Amino acid sequence: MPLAKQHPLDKVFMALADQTRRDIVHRLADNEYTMTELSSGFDISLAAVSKHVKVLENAKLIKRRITGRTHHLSLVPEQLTDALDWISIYRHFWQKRMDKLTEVVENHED
Amino acid sequence: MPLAKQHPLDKVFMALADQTRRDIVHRLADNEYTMTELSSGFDISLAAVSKHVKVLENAKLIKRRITGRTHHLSLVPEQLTDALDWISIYRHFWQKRMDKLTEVVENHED
DNA sequence: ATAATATTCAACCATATGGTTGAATATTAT
DNA sequence: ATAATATTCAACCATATGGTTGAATATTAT
Repeated sequence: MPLAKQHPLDKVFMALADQTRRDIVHRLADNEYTMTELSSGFDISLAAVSKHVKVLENAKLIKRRITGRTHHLSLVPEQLTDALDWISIYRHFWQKRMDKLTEVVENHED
Repeated sequence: MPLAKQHPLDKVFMALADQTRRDIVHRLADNEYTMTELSSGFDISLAAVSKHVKVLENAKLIKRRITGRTHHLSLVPEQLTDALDWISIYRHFWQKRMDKLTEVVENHED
């Protein structure tokens, strides 16, 4: 019954698990955009983009600066770092695996 | 209507967006486990663990080796690498941000 | 004041998710 | 042959997701 998804990584990974939202992150890496600007280039409704933005905002991947009636969206790096850190823990593991694989390949070449 | 979630990263990030599944990945980083072994230590049913395993397997994060009636699960590194790579694209962006922040802090210290 | 613009809200829909329990299937042990 | 063990399957449930459309709200321009 996850009404309140506890761990921040739940929200971050969930937010990244959608192509449209990854595209939004990608766009915001270069520039700030308003809602209307952002939604142009997606073939879904503005309301749908608005929902995606809310998901990203809730995951703290982006933030919103409101000036009058327009909302300016920008990327926030911290949570991406946390996601990267989580995955990185397993780098050691898979590096070991890769080394083994390389070894096998090299032995095969002899 | 995502019956077929196209991009592999959709599945990978979705798979990682759940604490139980991240725990499974964590456990499998050390060791191979069977279903029964894995499910001990989680307070959900074996069937539920089985479903989580299927999600991870479908995302190609783990693989299953069947010997007789027991299934041995193990971690597969490649997709984790892909996820890491995707996030890493934005490292440059946030590093720039971090540098700016550091600058501000240093100026403040003067 | 009125109109246009930017955005959210609400209601709705179809499908997915994460859990349960009990039955089914396959393999192994006695 | 029978029983035990390992795992999946099926049906079910409550809630979440990702989309829609039309109305509402707030701000800005005329």
